[in-house]
Amino acid sequence: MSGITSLEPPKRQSLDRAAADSLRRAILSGLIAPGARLTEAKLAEQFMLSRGTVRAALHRLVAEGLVIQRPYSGWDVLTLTVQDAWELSTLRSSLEALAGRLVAQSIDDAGRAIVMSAYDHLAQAAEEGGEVDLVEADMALHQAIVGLSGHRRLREQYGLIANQLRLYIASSNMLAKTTEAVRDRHHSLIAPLLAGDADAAEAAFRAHAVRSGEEIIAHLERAAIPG
Amino acid sequence: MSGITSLEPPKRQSLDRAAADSLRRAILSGLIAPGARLTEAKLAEQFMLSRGTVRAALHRLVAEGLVIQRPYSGWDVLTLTVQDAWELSTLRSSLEALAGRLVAQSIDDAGRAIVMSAYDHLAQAAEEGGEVDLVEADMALHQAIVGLSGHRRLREQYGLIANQLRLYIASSNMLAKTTEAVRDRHHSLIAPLLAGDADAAEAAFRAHAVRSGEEIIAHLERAAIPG
DNA sequence: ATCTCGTCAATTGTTAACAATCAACCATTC
DNA sequence: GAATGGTTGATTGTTAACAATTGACGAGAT
Repeated sequence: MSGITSLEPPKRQSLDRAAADSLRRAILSGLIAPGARLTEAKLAEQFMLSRGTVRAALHRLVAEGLVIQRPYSGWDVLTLTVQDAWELSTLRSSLEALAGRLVAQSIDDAGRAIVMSAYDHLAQAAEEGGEVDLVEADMALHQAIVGLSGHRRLREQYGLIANQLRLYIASSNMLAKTTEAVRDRHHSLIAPLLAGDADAAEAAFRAHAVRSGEEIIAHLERAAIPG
Repeated sequence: MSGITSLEPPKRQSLDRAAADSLRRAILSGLIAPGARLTEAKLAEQFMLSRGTVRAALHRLVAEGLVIQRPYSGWDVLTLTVQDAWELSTLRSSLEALAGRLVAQSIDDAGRAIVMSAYDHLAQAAEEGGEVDLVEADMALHQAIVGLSGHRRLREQYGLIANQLRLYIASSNMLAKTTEAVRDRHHSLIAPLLAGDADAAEAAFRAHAVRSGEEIIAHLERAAIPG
């Protein structure tokens, strides 16, 4: 009985975790809009859970930065201001630069295979997929690289920040410039990574995130002064 | 009725927040040791609160990274491994580098006054204070600088990481090399900041955090192979 | 007309009881 | 003697009822 490699345990997840997952999906997919008010009783009814459990789930999302708690008043889905976008972008830039350096320093063939596979998905999505697929592939590539850093806190922090930025991307429709540009950018991003050049990788990731941030902020400022 | 400048509102804080604050102090001061097991019932009795409220407080500390939740099993105070120390140090380095750059870019006379005041406290603690005072002043200086960045998420993230590192400093007794060295290091740290040299400040903060991290890791590895 | 103040509905904060789960222990079996 | 399986006590997970707080609304005074 030793041949079993990966036998997933049945998902025994606490209900508040499950509720948090469900809510997170709804928020990130845009089903629940930024700024929306969440009330415990309503959610409890929809999830067929008690308020206490829903409350625990909401606390989780507060910790993730997706929901804001206002004492005795309610729970709101995060709405991103220009300041928020700036904060998230600068943080993301620093974290990705660190990840780029770490991964470039330690990458091996297995790591290279993971990066290349994620990049191939991105290239494929750029060819034939829709805009949503491209965004998914984009995020997946970045997540894969950050995951290769072997840095748990970096991975988690990056995930939270990426989610908050995604919240904005989902609510606005700032999707995709030309798909080729996205592909090319990422190609030059992973090149120093695969080559193991730490300094170049760090610089490339920092620049990539900064540029992405500038685009988001520009979009926000354009939206902030509507016609 | 306009002369009132700072009249603190009566502390209307939810009980779970208050409980979390109390627990956090106990953990950071070393009163509760790393690795200690926390049980809801016991804490509820000590705080004279219900388990539900204690539970909410524990969830907060989990979000802060000071406590680990093991489903159906219990709550443990974080114990730092060498891996943890490496993760925290590398993250701290990146965040401080970002803070150094931002503050150097935007510092004004008011900001300079804050930094210099914090540095004076540090220098004074180095002269006459005890080791604990010096650590406090050290952290206060860094917190003050990060606060000047005007970056809420950066400040919060930095605070969490600093707390976790502090947990280690409190539990081990790796306090203070020569106090003069601490003072001198910080002097050369804030010099480019006050001068407004963003590149130099970023580099100085990164180097400072890296060195600090190396010391912690060295200490941990020494302790990991005990006599 | 506007400002003040009390009232009330809606919502979160808190508690205590009940259910599910885990980890250790011990008898039992092979 | 080691592995198995049930039992039990301790602990967390979940629920529903009760308390406290908020914000809006309107009556009444100025």
